[in-house]
Amino acid sequence: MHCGCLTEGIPATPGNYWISGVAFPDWAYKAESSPGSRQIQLWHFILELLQKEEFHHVIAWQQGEYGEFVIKDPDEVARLWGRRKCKPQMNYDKLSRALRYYYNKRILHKTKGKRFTYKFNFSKLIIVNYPLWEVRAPSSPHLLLGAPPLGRPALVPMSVQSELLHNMLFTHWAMAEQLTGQRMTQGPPEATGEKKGSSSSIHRLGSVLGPCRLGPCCHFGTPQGELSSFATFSPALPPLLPSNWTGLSGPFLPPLSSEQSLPGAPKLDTLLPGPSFSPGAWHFPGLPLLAGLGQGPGERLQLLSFKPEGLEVKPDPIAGAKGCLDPREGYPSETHRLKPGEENSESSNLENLKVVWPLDPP
DNA sequence: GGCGGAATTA
DNA sequence: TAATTCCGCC
Repeated sequence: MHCGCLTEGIPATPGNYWISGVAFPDWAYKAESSPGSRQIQLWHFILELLQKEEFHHVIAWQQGEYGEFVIKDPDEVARLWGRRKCKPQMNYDKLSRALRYYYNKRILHKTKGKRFTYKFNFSKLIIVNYPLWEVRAPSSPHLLLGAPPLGRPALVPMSVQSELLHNMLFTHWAMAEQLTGQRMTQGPPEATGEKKGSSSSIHRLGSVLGPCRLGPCCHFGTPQGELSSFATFSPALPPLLPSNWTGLSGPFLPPLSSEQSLPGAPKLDTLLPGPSFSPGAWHFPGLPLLAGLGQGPGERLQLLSFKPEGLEVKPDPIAGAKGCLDPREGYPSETHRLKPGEENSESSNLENLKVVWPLDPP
């Protein structure tokens, strides 16, 4: 760990990064956000390289393809990776083996037919880094990807948002199932279709939830910069949905009329009709679903939006601070507003549940 | 080049 | 756990 290599390489830069039109939030470039390990992970390193203009001759985003990148100089990338990891014997063969391990994890996949070309699975990365963010969604209709804080552009391509939404829905479902002990006969659309990998959403989540990475103890509490980083991507921050936010779309978020939907993107709003939605919510397929959460008669949504208060009120004591479960530590959470003796039934019922996140390590 | 199994490492 | 290393196969 203490080999000089670690400090070499890619300096961090503040702010958001717009890379070929795709902006990654700050956390994506922070080594600490690399889940599952204290050491930087390869996918993270790749992002770092992609972020840096000086490395564009060795690796760069593929224009026109969200999340797709090309390793222009495999040997050089391998060398850089080897240097970072203090593995002078690193080569592309080995590096690519590591990349291939990401296939199963659904972090990455290969673009067939294109040499040295891979593609990130954004939603997986997001879920991995923010497994909890949508837990609060029901009470915070603004917790939407498409609802960037003021002055912040939407960061994710629409297609990605749609995919992400699916992931979120699945996560909701998984959590609800776990915490209610109910066996839903059917999960959300994608849940059943997945083979062993379905894994992914649930189990992968668990694999990264263990060590608290989201709370204040995990970089998001302070300093402000970190918070703003979080705000960059996570919609789970104070209500900041500007009335005109639909006009904030970045270059990859061309305005859509309310009737438009993405080709190939399931119209979740039709699957799960809700009440009237905020105009902005119509921006992306599926968003109305979340936008409508807790907003009225869209009760069919409640199943998916089930919010176990216990999760927030009674985090694993071992995990320490409650904040560990609350990436927004520092902001008044609804949990805190609960007066003593005012515990709701949900949390009471969960008291003996030994709050086990769907994915908590044993 | 790309894939994935297997053993190993930190 | 996330690689690293090696290797046979296509």
